[in-house]
Amino acid sequence: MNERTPPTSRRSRPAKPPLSREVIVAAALDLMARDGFSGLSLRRVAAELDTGAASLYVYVANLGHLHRLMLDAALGEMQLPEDGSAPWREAAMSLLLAYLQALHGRRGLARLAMTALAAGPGAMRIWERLLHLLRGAGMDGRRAAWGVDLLLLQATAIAAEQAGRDAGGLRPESIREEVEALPEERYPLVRAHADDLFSGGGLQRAAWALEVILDGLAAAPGVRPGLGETL
Amino acid sequence: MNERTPPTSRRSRPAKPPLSREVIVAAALDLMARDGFSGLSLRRVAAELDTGAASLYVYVANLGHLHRLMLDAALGEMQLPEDGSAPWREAAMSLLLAYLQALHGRRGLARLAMTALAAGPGAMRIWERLLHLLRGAGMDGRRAAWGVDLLLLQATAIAAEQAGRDAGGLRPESIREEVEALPEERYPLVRAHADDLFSGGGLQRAAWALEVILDGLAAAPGVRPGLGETL
DNA sequence: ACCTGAACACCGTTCAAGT
DNA sequence: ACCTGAACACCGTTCAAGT
Repeated sequence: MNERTPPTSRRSRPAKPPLSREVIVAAALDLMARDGFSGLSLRRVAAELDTGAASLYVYVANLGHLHRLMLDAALGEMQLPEDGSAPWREAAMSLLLAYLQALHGRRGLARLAMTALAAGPGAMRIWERLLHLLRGAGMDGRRAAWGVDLLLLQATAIAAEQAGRDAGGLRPESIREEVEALPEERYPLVRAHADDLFSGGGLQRAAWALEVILDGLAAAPGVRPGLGETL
Repeated sequence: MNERTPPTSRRSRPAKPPLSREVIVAAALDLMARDGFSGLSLRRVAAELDTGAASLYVYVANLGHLHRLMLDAALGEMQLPEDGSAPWREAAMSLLLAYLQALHGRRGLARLAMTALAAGPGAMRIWERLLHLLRGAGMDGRRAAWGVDLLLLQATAIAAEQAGRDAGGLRPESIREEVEALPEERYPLVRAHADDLFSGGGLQRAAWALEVILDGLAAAPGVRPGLGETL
């Protein structure tokens, strides 16, 4: 924290970097990390860069485009777990958990991932890796491709839901109160399972859900029997 | 306002219904059906009711609250499939497909369902029904409760993703073009599976995903080694 | 080619003033 | 208690004018 204050070096921190797509995306990601998804706007990104919102349109088509660029850039920074010799299921789980943690690691990113759709190199290397694992498990092309989509969408939706609850100003207790205000005669099971419905921390629930999906993907056609020696 | 000589029965069609939570929610749902989620705003709902946005705050805490009320009301109108004597899996699938079709049936609803979180009677009767089916299949309380959450979240996410693509002004081809512009050496599997990744209509993909999750839920828990037991 | 200020057409929310 | 107009503090996007 406390370093000897160096003579102000302008070299390490240019006063006003020239605009570029990269600079804009980086500033937008910084802003979102600070103020959340709802604090992100073209005008504020521009202000961060000491310019007006109109200037950004040279590099970015519109807000949605910036969202997609931000998501792909953030995913590109994510570190993929070692591609070791673990069985496909463990490898898939650690990749998915890393993805989940990346979404949780930067404020606003989970919601961005549910809103925007990234198809650039940052997102696609995750697809490539997961596709490799599911094909290696013996699934055919369609099952592997749709499986990757299913797994990543589920991870994204879980992260977004949890982030939305936190950011939405909706206290978790108030949801529970609403459920418990329902007439017990008409909703006996919901009432009886309230504890289970609201139990489980974020990552625990997410890991459970992903395991169930992997169970489903492994269970039906396409899996070579005897691969897992787990049965 | 006009008390003398009513030419027709004003009882059947009041010119300006008095404000109430129900009237506001109905007007909001109508507006969204017409102009989509992005066309929905408190100001426009108020204009629809011949008043100002400030007037709505007597009945609704804020925009997020209105979203939740809208979602619950829309789900409450949804017709659940007959509670016949079908096996639990078929019954669950037809319930989930009905939910999916409800989300697709009203413009903007899918995105609303991913954004808002409904815990009122309209949403809870779906939870109640699904909970009943999964418990009937022999799952314990936690597995059934988390399973319902998983299934409904997946259905919602699929619907929202598809709706978002349509509404976001993002042509599906342009995503594919972006994927196919990636260097083949680094993303060979993504490129090789492009057809599979983009294949399948909305309901087909959704039904496949839900079947996979049901497979996973139906599979005996604990067959996998390691990871699962740390919960 | 890039950047800008100003304008356009919107937002959610609050509040004092009315009834 | 309910309703309202006006105000506040914002938006994304366009465009003519500058460099």
